[in-house]
Amino acid sequence: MTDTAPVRAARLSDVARLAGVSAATASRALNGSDRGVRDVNRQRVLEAAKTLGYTTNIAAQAVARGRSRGVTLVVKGIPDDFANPIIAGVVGATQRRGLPFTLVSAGPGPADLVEAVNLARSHRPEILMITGGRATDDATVPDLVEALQSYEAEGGRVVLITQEGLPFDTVAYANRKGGYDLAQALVGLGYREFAVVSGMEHGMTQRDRTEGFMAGLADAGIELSADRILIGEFTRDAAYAKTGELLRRKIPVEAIFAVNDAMALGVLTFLRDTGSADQVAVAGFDDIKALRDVTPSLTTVHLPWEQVADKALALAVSPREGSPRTEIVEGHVVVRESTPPLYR
Amino acid sequence: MTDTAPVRAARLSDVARLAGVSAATASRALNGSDRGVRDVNRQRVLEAAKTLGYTTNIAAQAVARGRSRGVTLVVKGIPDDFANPIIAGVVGATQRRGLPFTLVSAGPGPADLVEAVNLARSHRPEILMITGGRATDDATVPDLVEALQSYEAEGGRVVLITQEGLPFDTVAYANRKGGYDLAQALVGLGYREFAVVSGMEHGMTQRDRTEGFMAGLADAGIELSADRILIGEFTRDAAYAKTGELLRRKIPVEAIFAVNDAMALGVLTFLRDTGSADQVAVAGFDDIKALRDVTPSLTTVHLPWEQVADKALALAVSPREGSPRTEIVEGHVVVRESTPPLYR
DNA sequence: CTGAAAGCGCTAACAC
DNA sequence: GTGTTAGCGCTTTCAG
Repeated sequence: MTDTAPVRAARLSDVARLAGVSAATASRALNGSDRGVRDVNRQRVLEAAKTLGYTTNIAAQAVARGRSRGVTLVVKGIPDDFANPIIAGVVGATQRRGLPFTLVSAGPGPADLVEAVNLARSHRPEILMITGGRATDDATVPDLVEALQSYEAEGGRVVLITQEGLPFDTVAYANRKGGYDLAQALVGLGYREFAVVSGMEHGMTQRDRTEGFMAGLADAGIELSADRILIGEFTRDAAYAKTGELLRRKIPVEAIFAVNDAMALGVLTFLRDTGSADQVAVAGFDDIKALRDVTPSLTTVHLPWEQVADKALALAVSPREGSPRTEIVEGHVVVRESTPPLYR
Repeated sequence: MTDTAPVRAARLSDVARLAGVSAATASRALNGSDRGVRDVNRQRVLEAAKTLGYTTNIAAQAVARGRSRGVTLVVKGIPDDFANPIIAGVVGATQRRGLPFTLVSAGPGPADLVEAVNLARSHRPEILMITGGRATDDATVPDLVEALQSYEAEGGRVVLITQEGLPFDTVAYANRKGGYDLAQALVGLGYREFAVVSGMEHGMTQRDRTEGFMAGLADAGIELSADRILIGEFTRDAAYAKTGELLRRKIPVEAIFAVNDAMALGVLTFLRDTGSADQVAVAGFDDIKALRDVTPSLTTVHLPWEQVADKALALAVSPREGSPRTEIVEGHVVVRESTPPLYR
C-alpha cells in the first residue's frame, strides 16, 4: 500500500535544488517577469518543476510581493436562477488576459456589501471590482467609500460596475436614456396607456430607468400618474404578483414596462396565465440571453454585456487618473413580438 | 490636497502596538480559533483593528498556516450567461458556512481542466471542488487524477461534482435512472415513436441519460434505432439545428428527448418556429429554474440542485474515509405541458 | 547572469 | 493568559 502520511507540496527550493541552481534563479525562471536567466538554467528549472509537480504557492507569492495578482469581483445578490451576465463577462475577460479571478459574494443586507468588500480586501488583489445594485438611501455608503478609498491608498485599483456616482472608476449603463428611448419606441408603435412595474423604491437602477421612461412619455405628451407605477421586489415573482394587482384595479393599460427582463417575464407569465397576453404589451430591460426563447419574444433594451467587463478591466489596468472616470455603456431598443404595433 | 503616496495597509503588528499587546495576542483575538485572551485585551485589539481599518492579510495567513481556508471551485465550461445552478449552489452553501469561496474557470479544451486544477492547487485551499462534464475518451484524465492525488497527499480535500468514476469523493446525478424513468413516463402517456437529441458523442452525462432512456423504452418493448439519436453539441443552438435535420429526414416522431433542458429549449423553439409545436412532444433533463416560464412548460427530470452543493460540502468537511465515497442524487420526472397525453 | 540574505505579514510552539 | 522566537514559501535587493 502507498504511504498515506501527509506529504508536503514541492517548494521552490526543491525545484531549485533538483535543477542545481539557487532559489532566486528558480524564482526568476518560473515566475519572475524579468528576463535574466541563462537558457540552460531556465530549461533545467522548468523541467525540475515538471517532474516535481510543482505549483507556485500563490499565497506566499502574494505575501512576498505585497499584492496578489488578478481581480476579485464582489457581487451583491447572486440570484439562484437567472443568469448574471456581468459575472460571466468578467470571468471571460480575465481569462482572456490570463488573470486569476476570484469571486466574493455579498449577502442581501445593505451592510453585507461593506463586509464582502473587506473580505475581498483581505485578499489584497491588484484589482477589486464591485457590481450589484445600490439603494439611493443606503446608509452604509460612507463606510463603503471609506473601505474602498483605503484600499486604493494601499495601491489597489477599484472599478465599480453599475454603482454609479461614487468617487471611483465606474462602468455604468445609460439607464435613463434606455428608458427614454423605450418609451418613445412604444409610443411610436401606437401605445398610449402605460404602467410601470418597478423594483424597490430606492434602487438607483430602476429609478433611472423609470425616470427615463417617464421623460420619454412626457416628451410625447403622455403623463404617467403615480398609481400606474407599481413598486415591489426586483424579482420575477414580485412582478407577477404586482401585475395581478394592477389589472384588478381596472386601470386601462395597453403596455407594461418592467424595469428588467426578469420582471418582464413575471408580467408576461401572469398575463398568459390569465389569458390576457394578447391584450397587453410588455417590455423589459437588459436583453438577457436566457430569455431569448420566451413567447412572445420580449421587447427590451439591449445592453452590450460583453463590453461591460472589457471596459471595466481596461479601466482597471490603465494608470489611474486624477479624478475618477466613468464609462457609460449605451443600450438600444429591440422591438419584438411582445409589443406589436397598435392600430387604433 | 491629500497625499497620494502609497500608504501601506495596517498590519497585525500595528494593531498590536496600538492595543498595547503582542502580535501573538492580537492574532489570537482576531483570527485564532482558540480562546485564551483576556476580555479586556480582546476588546482593545478589536477596537484598535477597527480604528486602523485592519483587514487580515489572507495570503500571509495562508502561508503561515500552510493552507488557505475555504473552497475553490473549478468549473469547466462556464456558459455565457452564468446560469449554472451548481455554481450558485456552492456559492450559497459556502456562504452559509462562512467559508471563503473562490472560482476558477477552465477553458473549453480537454487539457484546460488540468491546467485550471493546477491553478486552483496553487491557492492551496482546504477544499477543491470540480464540476463540469467530462468525455469518456478524455486522454487527460490520468493527468487530472495525478494532480488531484498529489493534492490530496498534501492534505487537501477533493470533491468531484458530476465527474463520476474517478477515485475521489463524488456527488453525481442518477442520470441513467432519470432517463429510464422519463422513458417510462412518456410511454405511459401514450408515446411510441421517439428520437433523442444528445450532446457530443463521448460525454458521460449525455451517454448515461441516453442509455437510461433507451433502457426504459426497451423495457416497454420499444427499440430506438440509431438513426433516431442525433449527436451534436451540448447547446441550445445545436439542438435547434439537429431538430431540423431530424424532421427533414421524415422519420415519424411523436416525442423528442433532449438530454438537457437547454437543448430541449432549442428543440421546442425549432418546433414552434416551424409550426409543429403541437405535433411533437418534447422532454428535457435538469429542470433549470430559468426555464420555468417557457410555453409550453417543459416536461423534464427535476434535479435537486440545492442538495448537490450541500452534499459536496458535507463530504468535504467530513473526515476522509479509506475509499472514495459517491453520493448519488436522484431526480424525478415532472410531467408538464410539453408532453400532453397521447390518445391513439 | 546568479547567489546570499533579508524580509513580506502572520501563526504556532514554547516558555514564562 | 501572554510574549518570544522561529519559521511558512516566495521575491528582491545587493553583491559578485
